[in-house]
Amino acid sequence: MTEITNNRFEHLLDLHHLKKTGPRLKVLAMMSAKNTATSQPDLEGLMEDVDRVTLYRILNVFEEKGIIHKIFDLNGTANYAICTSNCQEHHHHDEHLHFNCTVCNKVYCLNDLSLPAFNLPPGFKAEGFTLYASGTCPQCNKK
Amino acid sequence: MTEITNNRFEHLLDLHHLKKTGPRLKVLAMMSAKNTATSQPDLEGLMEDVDRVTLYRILNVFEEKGIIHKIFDLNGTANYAICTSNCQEHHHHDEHLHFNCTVCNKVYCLNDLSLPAFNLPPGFKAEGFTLYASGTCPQCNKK
DNA sequence: ATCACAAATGCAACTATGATGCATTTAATT
DNA sequence: AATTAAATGCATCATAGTTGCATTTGTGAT
Ligand SMILES: [Mn+2]
Ligand SMILES: [Mn+2]
Ligand SMILES: [Zn+2]
Ligand SMILES: [Zn+2]
Repeated sequence: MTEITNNRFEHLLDLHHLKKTGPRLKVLAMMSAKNTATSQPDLEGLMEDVDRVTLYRILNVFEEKGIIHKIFDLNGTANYAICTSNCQEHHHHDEHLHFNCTVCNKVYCLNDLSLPAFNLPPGFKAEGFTLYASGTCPQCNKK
Repeated sequence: MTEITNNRFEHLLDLHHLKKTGPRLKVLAMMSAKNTATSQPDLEGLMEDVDRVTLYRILNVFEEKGIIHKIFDLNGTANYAICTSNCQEHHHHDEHLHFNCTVCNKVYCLNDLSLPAFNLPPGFKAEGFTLYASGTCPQCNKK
């Protein structure tokens, strides 16, 4: 991780009036080092020295602020990824495809894929969408 | 619940070589009595006299057999609904829209809504899809 | 630099969901 | 009615997530 990257995270915390602390920067570093979402259990393993409760609180506040978004995988496990759409406090719009590999269980945020339009039955008013797909990912297809 | 409905459930269990037991028929009765999915906690409440573990095992075997499918709501809580597409053992295709109301938290299976087509990035091979939408449901919009 | 204080962390305890092993009961078949 | 595999119940455990409270720390003002 570069200086610049680290500064970017510090700036991000500043923006949201959050104190720049070790645990928070580490969460951002861990998550941004991967091209897939990170599961809560994995994250807990990576944050060895940090208390479990602290991690939960960091994840909650990051989600509230629109820094990260939560995705439940096929097993119902919480996964987290940094938001690329410019989400706001209490107003996410991560309306991209989430691909869950049935082999390695990784969750991919396919941000570039635009969701096709569709209509809801009368009476329903939609605010947010997510398209989930499951199958095998490029890595697992190679082998 | 009518005789005929009850017979339908008994037939369903027969089809999948499952014994026709009280707890199983009750789960089917409870779930089919509603026009929305049923959360595990709600179901546990409704099945007062039945052991928690038995309920989990019933839900698991029903899902395996393709009798019901599982939907995680916005809070990560498991919800269950009877399959209307003719799903097979270990081969579901409940590829419809799941609408999660942010007010009452109900999960609606909008079976009739066909999913629009879309393409995946190269390397990904999809097997199943689900479109999730969140917002306010007809009931909650009236009030 | 020091101070003051709100914010963040750590620790203990607790709740809820879900799984597993094993003894007991029961549905289905003979 | 007897047999047996399947299903249930009970005890126990594991993991995810929450809450209250004491302690520490980042930050902004002196
Ligand atoms: Mn995403
Ligand atoms: Mn459904
Ligand atoms: Zn994979
Ligand atoms: Zn509603």
